[in-house]
Amino acid sequence: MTTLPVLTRDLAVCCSPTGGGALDAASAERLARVFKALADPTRVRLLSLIAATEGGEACICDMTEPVSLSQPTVSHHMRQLVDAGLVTREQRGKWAYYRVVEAALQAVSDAIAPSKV
Amino acid sequence: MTTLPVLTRDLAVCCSPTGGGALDAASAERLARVFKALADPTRVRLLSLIAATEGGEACICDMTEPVSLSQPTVSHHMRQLVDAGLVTREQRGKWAYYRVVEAALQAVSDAIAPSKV
DNA sequence: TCAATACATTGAGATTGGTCGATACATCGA
DNA sequence: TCGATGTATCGACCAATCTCAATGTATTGA
Repeated sequence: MTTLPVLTRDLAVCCSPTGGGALDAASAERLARVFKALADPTRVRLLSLIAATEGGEACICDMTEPVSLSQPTVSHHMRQLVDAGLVTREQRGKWAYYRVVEAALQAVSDAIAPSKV
Repeated sequence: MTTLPVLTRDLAVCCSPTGGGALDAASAERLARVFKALADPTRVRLLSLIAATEGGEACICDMTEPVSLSQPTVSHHMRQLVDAGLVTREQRGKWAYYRVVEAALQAVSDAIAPSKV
């Protein structure tokens, strides 16, 4: 069988524009863009931090200390995650609250391994 | 065996406040390393190509044309995938056959979106 | 042994990416 | 309105990455 990363949701299209079930260039590009957002240990930690925070959301000020990086750097990383669609940003007063987009993570997960249905 | 960083219980909204359920630096580093291998559209396509190939394996010569890149470049990308543990390499005669490590993909998938319990 | 084939490695050039200090913007409290 | 606080953006620097041409290594067949 060797089913493979056939992608799901809006992360990639299904089936084969190019022969045989392999991904076309555009789909690979979209998938890689998300992986790129996850390809930095700091961002992985930030994502994990948010998810592990009570309430499921965190602001920049909550995250600079745990990762031991400057505020601009953390802000930069969060932007990457937002642009990739992995987290959402909500401004409330002076604070910007970030929240993990579970559906996005699920979509990536499904893209990597055949959905276990 | 060379299993991958399995930390399947994280990234989920689990129990404790910041510090309890979040990933430590080492785990994040290992995870990010695998994501980095997936963070290039060419490598995503190569991975997909192998998986979509009859028999589940492919050699370099089978892959240069589909991705329209030079042989050294494809070889370089395959090395990245091997180093990340996502594919295996087996030399048979003049050819090097690459094969997807399903368990590795599954581990990554689980790390992103842990199977709901 | 020689030539051809299949890959890997090296070195170079151009691009991208992570980081921080400085600074700009926005919000809140006084 | 003014100062303090939380974030975002800018500019710059260094490191990592992608790509290819050239070259090296190993295997096959004649």
